[in-house]
Amino acid sequence: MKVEELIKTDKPIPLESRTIIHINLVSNKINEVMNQAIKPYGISLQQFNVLRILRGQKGKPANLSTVNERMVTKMSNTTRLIDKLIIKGYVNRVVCPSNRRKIEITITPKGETDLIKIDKAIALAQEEILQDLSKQDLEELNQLLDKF
Amino acid sequence: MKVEELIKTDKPIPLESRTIIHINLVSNKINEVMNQAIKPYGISLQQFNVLRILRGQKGKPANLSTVNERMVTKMSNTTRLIDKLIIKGYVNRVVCPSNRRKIEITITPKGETDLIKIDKAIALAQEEILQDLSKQDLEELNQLLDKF
DNA sequence: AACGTACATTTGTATATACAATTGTTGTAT
DNA sequence: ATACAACAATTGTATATACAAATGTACGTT
Repeated sequence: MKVEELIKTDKPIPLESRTIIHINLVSNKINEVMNQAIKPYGISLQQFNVLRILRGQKGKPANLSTVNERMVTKMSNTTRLIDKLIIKGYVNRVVCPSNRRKIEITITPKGETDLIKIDKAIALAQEEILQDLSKQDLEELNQLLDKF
Repeated sequence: MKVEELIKTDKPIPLESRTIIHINLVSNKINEVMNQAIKPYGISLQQFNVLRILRGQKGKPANLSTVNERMVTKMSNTTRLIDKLIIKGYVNRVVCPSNRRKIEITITPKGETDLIKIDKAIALAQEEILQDLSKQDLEELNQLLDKF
């Protein structure tokens, strides 16, 4: 990914700005590829992320704030995100009996089944995205990213 | 930036997924810090980006598609982004006399003046974001990001 | 029991973005 | 000159996101 080509500039960019732009470009590309990969399933990356979180609960229901704090991209409105998943039949929402302020969200069997397919699409997208990076590249990259 | 902490998970994440999540987390953080930095100026990062592109034209007007292809985050609707900048008095838009399909966009003196202030806010934000990375870290990171 | 505060979610509203369809313009071939 | 395809920007519509305000619930204090 050549920064200067992508933003069509001829003048040199300071290393600091270039790094930040670079990260953004890569992040945008990743999101684009992943979004395209799951588009056939009528689901957004955020929604997919929530489904994975719910599956990780292994039957134990999660409440809204739990889901929210586990999301990669925290969003201000998890309620409406869950609404979409309910409409698709992927999750259930019930009021928590022990504390009626909370709600309990669980993934449905349909959600689990479809999630397996979507997982595969995401896995393929990831492979595509990372095809030019060796295991060592990934290790190094993770170490550098830890510094942010 | 500790991935596992941020998404509150206890189980190990495969290196590949972890890398992709990591980049997203860092990118989100960067955008958040930068957006907060320029919020006092009532401008979004996208709008700021466009202003910088126009300044880089050095008086030469740019048309919409030129602006769009130079943007870090390409968006589907540059027209309405420019609308916002016109309302703020930061840019002018005139129909190109030699080709009336095109429009010519230029930055106004007010745009240039305010842009200098915003530049400083962004520079500070960048410093904050990159404070723990050495010059060599940045070089290495850029090289790794080139592989995407 | 009544009150105030903190909590968890939902709703309202403005803005942003994605994507498709439309409008207006230009250049080319007939 | 006319028709047609390509181009450049705009508009329409649906969806997504940010942020603030509102709703309903629980709990501690008096």
